[in-house]
Amino acid sequence: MVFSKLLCNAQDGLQAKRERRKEARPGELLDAALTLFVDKGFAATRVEEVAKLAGVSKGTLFLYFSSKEELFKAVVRANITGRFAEWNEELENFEGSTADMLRYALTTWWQRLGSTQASGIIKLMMSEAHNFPDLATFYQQEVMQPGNQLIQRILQRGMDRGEFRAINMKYGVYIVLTPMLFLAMWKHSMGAYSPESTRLVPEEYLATQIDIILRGLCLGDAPTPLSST
Amino acid sequence: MVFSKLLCNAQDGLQAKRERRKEARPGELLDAALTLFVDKGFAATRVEEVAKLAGVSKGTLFLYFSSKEELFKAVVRANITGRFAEWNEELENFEGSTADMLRYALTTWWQRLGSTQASGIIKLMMSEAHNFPDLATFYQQEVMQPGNQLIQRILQRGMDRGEFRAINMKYGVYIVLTPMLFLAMWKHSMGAYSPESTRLVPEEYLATQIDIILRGLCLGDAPTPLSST
DNA sequence: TACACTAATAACCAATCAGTCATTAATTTC
DNA sequence: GAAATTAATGACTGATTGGTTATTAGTGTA
Repeated sequence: MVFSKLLCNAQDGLQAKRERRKEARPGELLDAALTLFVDKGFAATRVEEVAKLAGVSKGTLFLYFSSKEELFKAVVRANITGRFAEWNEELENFEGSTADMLRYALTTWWQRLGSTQASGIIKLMMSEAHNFPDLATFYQQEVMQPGNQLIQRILQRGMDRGEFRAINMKYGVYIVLTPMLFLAMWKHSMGAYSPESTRLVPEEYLATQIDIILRGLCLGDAPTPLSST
Repeated sequence: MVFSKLLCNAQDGLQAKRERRKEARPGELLDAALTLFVDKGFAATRVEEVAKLAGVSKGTLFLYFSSKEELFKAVVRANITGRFAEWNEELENFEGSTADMLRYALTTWWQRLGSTQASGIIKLMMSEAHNFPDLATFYQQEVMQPGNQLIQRILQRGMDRGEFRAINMKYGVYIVLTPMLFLAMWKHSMGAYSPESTRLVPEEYLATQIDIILRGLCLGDAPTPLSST
């Protein structure tokens, strides 16, 4: 089609010739996919849109990723998996109270993942897990499992050092996990539709949650619940 | 088509004639839609499946609901809105400590909504809010707003009676809201893919969360956080 | 029994979209 | 600078599905 070529040139002002950039394509496609998946969800995102946003044709996308689902997996790998190594090590060398360690873990989680587009992936997985079981399994292995271990290590340290009271480890992990996942979900869903009076500021929300969690976990004279029916 | 009619009769053993039941159809369609939307999500649910599950043809569905989106709205209206009146009143008359009141509110929430199909709607709204802004606004007004007020009333009572320490009301509401929404989400998403060792039992999860929350909220000698960097 | 009314049907339409493949053209090699 | 290589394209396919409509058949009435 001569016309589309002309049109394209007209839009771009110049150039727009077929560039061969084997190295750069995957990364650009991944970025485009992340943006669109986060914005529209997995099912609602059209492969062709992703290609277009990355500046290539749909055919080119399938040259680099064998299917839409593989594309999604690659997005998860690029944006979440692999951050754990660094993070793990960082916490391994942490010196200071475990309360501070937990604060540090949660605030850095927010800075590095929660506040970025990556949190959209978390929301996405929660939304689409049921419809894409193999994606869910993949995510479970690549993200949830290492994440769980990381949290568990913090809690264990707290108990070992006599800073935290003994708690059931399984549900202890959920105590920490819950506000993180909630925040990621909320931010990308109902959060945008809250009226001003109830609109949450992520940093303040997290601070409140951390405060409650630490009051609940730390040793010391726990306030006696007024009843325990 | 004579053949399809015969086939149909053969399957049903008998009957399967065109029944005219103008009154019953909407309710049956709503039930079917709830089931399928919760199971497969909004986009992945086929209108024809809903019709089939309700025992009518696709054309009949569009006789009662003008579009798939209207059908979804109707499902939300039928299943969540309107439960608040009863609940509100119940808590209005609650006698006992506010800690017990909070426990009661959360456990009855689980029994009446969380453990039923209705929790699927919550998950659904979180999943689809971004793609259906007017549904999100609707949900915000009809569900989130009354829900917030209900929680707020409990917290206020606790503070008024000197049972809870003074906290910022906005984030206080989120403290209670977070585990509820998390549970509804988790149950319908990644929860199904957790390995046995980390699989959550809803009642135990809730109990743990309530315990942490109450330790954090109640007055008394709060454990001094080991640091507050 | 005949007629009017309308609930219900199912074939049909138009649009959508993941994935394919024959063709084109940028780049490298000799 | 010609041939070989392969990155990139975009028209096409086949399957799917939301929504429409002409037709069919229950149901109530006289």
